Amino acid sequence: MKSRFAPSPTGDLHIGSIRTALFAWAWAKKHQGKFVLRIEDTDIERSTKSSINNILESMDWLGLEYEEGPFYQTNNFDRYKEIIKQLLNNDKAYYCQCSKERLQKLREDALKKGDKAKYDGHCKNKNLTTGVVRFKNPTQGLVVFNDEIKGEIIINNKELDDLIIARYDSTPTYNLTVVIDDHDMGIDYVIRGDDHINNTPRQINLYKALNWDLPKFAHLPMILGSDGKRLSKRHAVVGIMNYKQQGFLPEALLNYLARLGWSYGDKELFSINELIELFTLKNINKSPAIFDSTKLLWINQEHIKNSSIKNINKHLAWHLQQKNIIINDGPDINKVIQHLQQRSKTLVEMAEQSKMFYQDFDKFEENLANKHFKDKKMLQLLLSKLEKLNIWEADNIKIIIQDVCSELDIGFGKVGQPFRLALSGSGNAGNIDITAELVGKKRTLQRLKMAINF
RNA sequence: GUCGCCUUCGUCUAUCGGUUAGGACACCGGGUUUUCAUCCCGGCAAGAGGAGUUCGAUUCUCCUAGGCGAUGCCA
Repeated sequence: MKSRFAPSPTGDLHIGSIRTALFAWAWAKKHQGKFVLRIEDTDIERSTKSSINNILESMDWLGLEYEEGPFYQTNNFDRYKEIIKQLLNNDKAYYCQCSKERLQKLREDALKKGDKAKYDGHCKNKNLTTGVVRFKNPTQGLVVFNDEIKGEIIINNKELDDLIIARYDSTPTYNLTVVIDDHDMGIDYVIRGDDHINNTPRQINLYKALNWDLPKFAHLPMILGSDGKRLSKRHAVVGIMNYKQQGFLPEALLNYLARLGWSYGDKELFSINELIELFTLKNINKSPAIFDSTKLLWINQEHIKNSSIKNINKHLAWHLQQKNIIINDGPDINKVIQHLQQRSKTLVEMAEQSKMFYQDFDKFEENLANKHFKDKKMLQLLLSKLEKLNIWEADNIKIIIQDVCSELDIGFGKVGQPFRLALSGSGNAGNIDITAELVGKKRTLQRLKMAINF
């Protein structure tokens, strides 16, 4: 069993494309089959090296490993030419040099007869040896195929014109190259977006003309933006690598994308292994789905909460680096992760919040400081008690806070809140005692003094 | 225009003819909590419209409407 992902490198890898890749990948893995990456770069004008790198980088970040590839269609031109020649020789294709105007007229005439233009026979010069190459699509009959997702689809050959399989400069076009490569690579599941449904009958005719066996086709519904239009940059961040930058866990993105159009009962959260195990084409929805970044954020949060510290650490490291947070000078990062794990929606948030443990700051948030640093007496008492504390542990710190409370006869919040602000600079921190433990004695005392002098 | 695909809460979805149409996100209440968050409890909210088949349709069939897609020497 073999499936493939065949993106064209004409921009950053799109979130919709990745969902297609995910399904093809999961389907192959589930069957202990192979997953192939093929770069469809036959449009030399629009293909770029940076897009190729972006594809590779995205696949790598997401962990969508491929057993074969990446293959590049531009490396396979000899094979395509061979097939084009074969089709030409067998009278299954022909050269055409008709002008746009002529073609337009041919189309209109054909339309009047309820037909689509078949140019063969209209091309006056039958002995051409240059020009675009057109495939002779059958003029009658039906193309019927059973889509693994959509069910039976029937298209009349009358609707199909003679498609171009080679450009004027003799480079092959998409509809031909997919057929050749999918055949040559032994792909048995063609899983792709349903914007390709209309191409499928043409491709099937090509398979038939070549006497090749058909693969199975599975056409996934598209992902739409909030206005119901095809998802684009207008709606949401569409490039995969942006999601890395925004602090998403790859498995969370994959989880969200999988649930968009596919389901397994009421289950919402899936590990990568569960995704592979539980995935089936038949549970894929037929209708398009609207992308919802809010739910993605929730799923990310859930994955962060449930993930191992080791795994978070692996992905957080990159974010810490982006923010120039050096973790040598401070507490064990694993403890910080454990502390922040239940309170971060993204890794960016987590990195941001971990700053206080590794970096000094020189000012507090003004409004909060004005509000909370009035009671200097309390701060002094807290400072002097903490200075004397030998074993710097959360439990002991908590006891000291309680001592201060009872000595001054005030509530926990009256001490905790100013203390929290002193430690974090912004008042946004978790458990005060654990926070203090992680910040460390030296920095805690320093910051308390700063608060007293505010 | 033509052809194709699609149509359950705002959003993602469950339902394999008989359910008070379930879950999740979001939102709105309430509780726990030393802030925020977590956590717990509760609430709001749906079968596009019309025919038909059937004892019974969200579920099957057809029509209409709407949406999306294709109609490229893009993929």
